[in-house]
Amino acid sequence: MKFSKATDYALHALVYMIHRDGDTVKIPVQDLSVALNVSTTYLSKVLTRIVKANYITSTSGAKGGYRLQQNWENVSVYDIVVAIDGVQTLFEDSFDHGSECRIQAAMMEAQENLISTLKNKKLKDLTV
Amino acid sequence: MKFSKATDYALHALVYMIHRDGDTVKIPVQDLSVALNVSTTYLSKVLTRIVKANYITSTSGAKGGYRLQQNWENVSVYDIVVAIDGVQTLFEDSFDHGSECRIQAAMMEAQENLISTLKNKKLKDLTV
DNA sequence: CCAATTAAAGATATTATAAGTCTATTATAT
DNA sequence: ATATAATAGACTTATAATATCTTTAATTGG
Repeated sequence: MKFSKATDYALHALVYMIHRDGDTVKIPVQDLSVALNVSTTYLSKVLTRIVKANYITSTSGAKGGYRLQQNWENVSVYDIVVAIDGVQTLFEDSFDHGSECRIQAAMMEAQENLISTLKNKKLKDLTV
Repeated sequence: MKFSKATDYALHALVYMIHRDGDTVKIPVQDLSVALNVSTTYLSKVLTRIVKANYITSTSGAKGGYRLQQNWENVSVYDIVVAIDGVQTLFEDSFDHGSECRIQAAMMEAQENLISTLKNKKLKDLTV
């Protein structure tokens, strides 16, 4: 019952990018790793997933780096969680009691609540 | 971002006990482990934590077993989660950005929502 | 008291996953 | 060409969850 550190890193990296006008300027992972005090290799591995999910773009080579997509304001915290950890299930029932299992139903309901809370949190809300 | 299997086992064991009038009858772990198809040793290890948290009682020896406390109807799913896994934090910020960190604040809010949902789910709701 | 039964405790093993490193490769600007 | 920067893949390390095994303590009934 925990989010990954990788998600934490990603969110902090994104917020840092936003503060540095990362939608118009490319920011190399080097800068981010200094700011967050996380190794460049690991952080770049994390950010690659955000690139794959299309919330940022990357350009290799000199003067390269990561840049926020134009629509970043609408990206939710949940989007980032999914980009990093995949679609997570908070609760996986070890038993197969079918759809009428009330334990499973209760946990699913809690899970849906959590997800909708995280969907309503946009990156923009993290920076204002 | 997951609950433990142990919590799942505990919830299923409790629901089984409720269905078997476990507040008046003692049920040995042997019965539970057959019903859930989980090893007796592991299940008893899990249930011991529920005993320590005082939601069930146990008596050793012949004719012993586990029995629900009288107030079982008011025990919440969250109580069981805490009894098994301890007070969990869904999100532990790797950084020390202080209380004004909006990422942390957002995650905490989501976490509080989740917890209150689980506090509102009582064992009774799982059995009706 | 004795034998059978049952939970608890402690040590240990197993597995799974996250976290992190290292090296090589590919892409880009000057 | 050279320096810079992201990506990919193999690999290691760390950590926690899951599970087993064995011993000990408690309880019942004869």
